[in-house]
Amino acid sequence: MDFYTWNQKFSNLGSNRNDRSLGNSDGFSRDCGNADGVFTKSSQSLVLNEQKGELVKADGKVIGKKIGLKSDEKAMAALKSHSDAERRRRERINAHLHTFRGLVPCTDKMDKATLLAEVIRHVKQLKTDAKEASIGLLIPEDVDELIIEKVNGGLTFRASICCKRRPELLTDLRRALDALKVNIERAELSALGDHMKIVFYFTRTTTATTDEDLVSFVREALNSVIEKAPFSPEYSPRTTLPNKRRRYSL
DNA sequence: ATACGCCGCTTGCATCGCTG
DNA sequence: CAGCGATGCAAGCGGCGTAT
Repeated sequence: MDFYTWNQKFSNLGSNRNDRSLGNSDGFSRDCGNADGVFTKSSQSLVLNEQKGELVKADGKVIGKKIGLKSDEKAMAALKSHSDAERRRRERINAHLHTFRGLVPCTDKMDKATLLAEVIRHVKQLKTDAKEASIGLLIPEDVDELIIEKVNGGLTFRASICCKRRPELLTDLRRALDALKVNIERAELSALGDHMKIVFYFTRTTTATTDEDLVSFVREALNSVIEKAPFSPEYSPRTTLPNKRRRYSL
């Protein structure tokens, strides 16, 4: 196939692009192509070796898999498909960026990088505001937390746990506390998103240990519950992250 | 006029997920 | 398990607008 044929096909394929890309709407840069079947983009030259039926770089390196002469149209269809897919991907990204502009004030004229920085700043501010507003309320935080303190003039202890929710968490807590022989007087529980906050008040059932020892025992027991590997596969952390992100289709 | 930054486009490569 | 199409990501390029 000569350059003209190749170029004509790309001219047809490129008809749906916006005005800004008209400069190279043939699918190649202006300096590309010659009658010998050499297609160049200023960064590299592609050569169709008709004897071998391979698309190779000008320096002889084979590009990808062997391309059969009869599958030229197939290869171009793949390129077109890929090009369209990339366009749709850019449109998705831009649509979400547009949504960001609607969510964060004064971002109409911002470039994309600045917009993203502004969104980050805005989200951080919202989190700070939410945290301040939730003081005194039982709202789970994003981070794991375990606080044990004396209240009620030292007669009662207050334990506050915040961690990722999992089905067996409450059962594990119950078992851990039963083993410690403490008397639970009151418990409060809340969940937000995938986090859970549990606050309970307990008193000692024996005077055999000091307050410090009791707090230490309770802390150790609760820590073991929080750090326990989840049983359910649904809640299992991934030990190895894939190099590539998982695909999500809407 | 020139430099520079932003943006969209194309394309190579890696990876995923399906199929025979 | 190999082959293949679809997809994600990044690099490189050229066009355009703006500052100097």
